[in-house]
Amino acid sequence: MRPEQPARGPRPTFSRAQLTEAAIRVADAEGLAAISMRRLATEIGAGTMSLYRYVSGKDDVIELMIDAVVADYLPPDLVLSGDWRADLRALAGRVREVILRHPWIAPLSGTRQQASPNRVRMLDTALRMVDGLGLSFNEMLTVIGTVFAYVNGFVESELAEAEALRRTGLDLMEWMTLQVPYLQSVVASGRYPMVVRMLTEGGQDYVDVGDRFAYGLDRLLDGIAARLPQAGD
Amino acid sequence: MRPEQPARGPRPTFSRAQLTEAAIRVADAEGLAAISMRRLATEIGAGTMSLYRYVSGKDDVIELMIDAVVADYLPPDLVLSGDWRADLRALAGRVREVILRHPWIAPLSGTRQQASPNRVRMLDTALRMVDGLGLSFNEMLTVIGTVFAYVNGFVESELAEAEALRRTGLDLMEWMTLQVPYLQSVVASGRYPMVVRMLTEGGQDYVDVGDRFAYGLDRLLDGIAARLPQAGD
DNA sequence: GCAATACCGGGTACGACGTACTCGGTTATG
DNA sequence: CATAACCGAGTACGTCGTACCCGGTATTGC
Repeated sequence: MRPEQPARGPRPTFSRAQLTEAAIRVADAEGLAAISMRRLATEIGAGTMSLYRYVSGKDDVIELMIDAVVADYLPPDLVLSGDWRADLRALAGRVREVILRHPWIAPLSGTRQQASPNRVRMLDTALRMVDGLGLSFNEMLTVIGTVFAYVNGFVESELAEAEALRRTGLDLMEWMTLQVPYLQSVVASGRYPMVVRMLTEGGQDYVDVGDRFAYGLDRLLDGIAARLPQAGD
Repeated sequence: MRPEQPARGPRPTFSRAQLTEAAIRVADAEGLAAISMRRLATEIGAGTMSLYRYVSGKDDVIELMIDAVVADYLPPDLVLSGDWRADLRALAGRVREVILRHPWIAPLSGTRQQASPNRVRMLDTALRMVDGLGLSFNEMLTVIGTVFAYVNGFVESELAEAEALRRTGLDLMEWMTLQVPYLQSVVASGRYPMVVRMLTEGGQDYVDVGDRFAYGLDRLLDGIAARLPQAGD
């Protein structure tokens, strides 16, 4: 909403969109911690303080980044099929994919859901998917909130290991080797038989993470469907 | 594991536990951003650099804080009833309560699930709840992961508004007033009919947030129960 | 045409941060 | 009783967000 032309004075050299793009690019590649006003400034070829002509501060940048990614939650060619389950399932999968492409958003997306243009758009679309099922409006809100709470929570833990590697700068092998002594003590203590089973037989019969995501989502949708007004009860 | 007595030299004046307690106290009252090494040092009456005798750095402090809160996820008097649904449901509710008491952990708990003593304990207990249901071990892991993904995701969004208030230092009235102009433009645009309904009829027939949590959790457990081996299918 | 006005880019500087390095004091060991 | 191991903590460096300020530039009103 800011980047309209100024009434007077020189034309702006930069733009909020340009800043947002640079911020997302840096965060995707190097994590949220790599974002600093100085870094963003050099990234777009500006002086540090010039950024403050476009944003009110770093928090504002974060908000712009979130809104830009949330915009991507909705596929550009989305059409409602009329099958609420299929529609919600597809949207949930899309949201997961987008978050995986922008891992830094996982801890932000839950904690900072300020009203913003694309969040409003997203919410409106999601609510439309569960309209006409005989639910009260607040029930509709609850259903949408529940589904995306699951999506967020799942993808966050899905990212946990990868983020730990990025934070520490270790590769997977080094990291696992580092945990070995502690896990050995866990096994040796004899107090955690289930965890021991996890360490010993966890490898075989491996379940793909995408399948695990789908499993939880489908069970959640099962449960919701079973309580829908037309489903009896 | 550190705070054993040193073989030689003077007795340590402080302890990891003391540091952890102070850190949690500060974060509970003022948020994660209030945590700094200098602040923690003055909080326990130490010089800043003395803390590095007990932790390897700030990241280590965060890890200690997380583990201490995770310890609380398990009620001290927990006994398994044999009813997996009731047990999981109770544990989920307990976890929610603990997170609400330590809001700063919400964005950390998902992204940083490093193996730590109390996380291992928690995982072992949760797995024991779903043992003997005819699930393969990896299916058990999936079920547990799913349930707590939901719990984390839900509580995170539950905390979003409260955290926004704390971050900005505004009270609820000021914050809502601040959003009014933007939301008016949303309504005026006419493109988001569902959001308009939310704003107009969202107030009536209000659903308690605890009930919303229970709704999603119960639907998820419904869906899981329906696919259990003994349930046919 | 020309002063006033509103906006631009960005330099300087301050306080807070994490922590590497270092040193003097203290306690158990051989 | 010298030595080794460990303690508390001061100093200092690089990085951070950003308040304040200034000189330049394009538009406005006379």
